[in-house]
Amino acid sequence: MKSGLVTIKDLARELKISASTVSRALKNHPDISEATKKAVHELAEKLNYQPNAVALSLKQRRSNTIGVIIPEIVHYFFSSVISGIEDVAYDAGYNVIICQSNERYEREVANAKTLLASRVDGILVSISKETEDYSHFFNLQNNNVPMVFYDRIVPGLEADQVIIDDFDAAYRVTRHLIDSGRKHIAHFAGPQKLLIGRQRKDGYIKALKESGLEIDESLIIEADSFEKARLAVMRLLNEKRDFDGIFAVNDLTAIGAMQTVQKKGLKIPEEVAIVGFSDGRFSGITDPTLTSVDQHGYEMGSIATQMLLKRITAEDDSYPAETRILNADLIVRGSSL
Amino acid sequence: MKSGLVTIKDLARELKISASTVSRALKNHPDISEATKKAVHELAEKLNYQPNAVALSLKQRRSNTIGVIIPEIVHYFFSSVISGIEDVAYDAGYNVIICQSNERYEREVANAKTLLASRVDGILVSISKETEDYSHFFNLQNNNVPMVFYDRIVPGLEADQVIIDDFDAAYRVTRHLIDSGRKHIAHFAGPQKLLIGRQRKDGYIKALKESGLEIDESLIIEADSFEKARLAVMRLLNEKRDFDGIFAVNDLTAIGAMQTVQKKGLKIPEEVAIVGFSDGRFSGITDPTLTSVDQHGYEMGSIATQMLLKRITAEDDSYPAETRILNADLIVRGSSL
DNA sequence: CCGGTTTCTGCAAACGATTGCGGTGTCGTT
DNA sequence: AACGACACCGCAATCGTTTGCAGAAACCGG
Repeated sequence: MKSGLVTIKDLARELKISASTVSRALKNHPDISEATKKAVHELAEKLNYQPNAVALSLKQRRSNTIGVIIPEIVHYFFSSVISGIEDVAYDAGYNVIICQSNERYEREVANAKTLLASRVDGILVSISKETEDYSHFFNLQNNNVPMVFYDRIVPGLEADQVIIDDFDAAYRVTRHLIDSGRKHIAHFAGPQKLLIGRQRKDGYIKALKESGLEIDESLIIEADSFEKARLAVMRLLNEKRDFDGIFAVNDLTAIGAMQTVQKKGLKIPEEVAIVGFSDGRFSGITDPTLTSVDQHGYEMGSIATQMLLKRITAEDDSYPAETRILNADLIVRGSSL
Repeated sequence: MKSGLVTIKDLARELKISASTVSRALKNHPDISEATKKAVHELAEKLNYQPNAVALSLKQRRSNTIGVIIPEIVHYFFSSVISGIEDVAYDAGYNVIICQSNERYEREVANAKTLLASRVDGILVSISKETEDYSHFFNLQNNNVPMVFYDRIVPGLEADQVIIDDFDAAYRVTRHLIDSGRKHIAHFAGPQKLLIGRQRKDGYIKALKESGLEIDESLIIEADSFEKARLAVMRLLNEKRDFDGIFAVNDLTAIGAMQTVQKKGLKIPEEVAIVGFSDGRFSGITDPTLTSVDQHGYEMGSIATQMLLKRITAEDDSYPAETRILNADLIVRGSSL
């Protein structure tokens, strides 16, 4: 801000009264006479006075700003989370500072630091794929910064969190495949060091076990991208492995699998059923349309923000950490009918 | 911020020296003895001192923060713009406050107001679809807030801006189709009340005219969604119209067209070539892959931010407004080979 | 006419950090 | 012995706003 913006002192000088009077007049304090109030309000209007939020933040020791640490904005899921965050924050009169970790640990640490320096009133976090050391979050916690983790949480950190029930969703996906008659279901899994990756795999395994199907470890392949899915499918086919279903850890992976399967002349869903995860913009436009799991990103963002605001505004914010587990909806489409 | 965070005064008290000395010691001012510096740095480290950015902002009258007004985050294009903004800002040590107008005028005005109150050092804006009154931007300009408009600009406002050349891109798309031998090219157009809708159509028309091809008005159909594209293709086929190419105003429309064309047994690209616009995540995953126009959202965001930072840091920021017109790249893929 | 309200306004400190200026103490030099 | 140079540090003001407290003026009742 160059300067030039009119301050309370400018109003005071102009009206030949004190800054304190102007301040009180602006907020209609009963101590101030109607005449003064009127004069102040009129001048403020005329000079287009805008209270300096920075000064206010300093004085009140709260910034009316919340910080967000997000792995990568350019994902349908994460951008819808942001959208939910922003909407709730806006309604509550809070600003939102976005920090993107780009899935990098170093940058996440830097983000935590700048948000602390900015004295945000609270922070929403989803950790990066790289992160294994959590001391920057413990540090924030020690400084009593209200924090809510969404989607990707820190194991062993006592903090508010909102996640979806990945285990259950994966379980339901797999049951759905089993119920429709598939017996050899492959799982294209995410990184097992991320909780989410493990839970989805575990849900898959539970469903198989429950149905008395054998767990074929060689049908569980770590593949979480379009390209890796293509390779994985190729390998399965080359090895002449028997499979009639694929549960992929995300939609892009599912689509990669889908195309390769089709290219090899197999029919979807007749010969191979395919299910993705985290229903994005893609699922409706593939051919056939893709069965997937709606992660409700917007809802997650808005709930996380509500939880954060609750903790920020609580007189006593030492109440126990809350965990909200959202239901992920299985959306059955053409690829698994 | 509840409190608890250690301040320079805490350090001073602990070491029984003055706050000024601590401040200078922290930034290695030559006036301070090595012994004192060491003591201060060590205590700061130990107590995990973090400078209060709010106090600094007030003192320096600059917040090291830039504001962003964006129509809707949940779009591949806009989220990649944000990503570009965030990356450049991060490297320059700036924070980013995101405000979403949700395509609503009222909210955009409120956004402008809070960003002004927050005393951001500059603002990046893409206007909402609703906005027709621009006084909130003129207001910002009167207050000397550096501003850069990206993608959706304000006509008649002398300000920095970065846009892409829609007309030229559409022209090149159409030329590409013509050069590959198509003679009856349909255009699935966007709403003609939006500038980009008109420009894309005009580019299409120019290319046709230039090549001596006739303009068949009945091949220009207002269709800018997946579903509308399906209907449009159906209609063309039912009417047994002759067409060997489709230029769609965006990718989703192109994909809708693609699927319908394929479903009717026509080969892509042999019998019908298809081109989309604003290369999103989709284009690489369709089958065949979709020729499209890369709008370079990330680049637009990063360039806009660079322009903004330039104006913010300029000693004299009264240099004339700049307009950067980015080339949109035609990415030729399988659907038009 | 005096004491006591009531009504309105201003002083000054505070939030956390920076910085010009002045002050103190220790040397060395002549 | 005296004086200047130098190294080191603190005072106080400042950024814009809020707020407890005190003070001034006006009014009322007796």
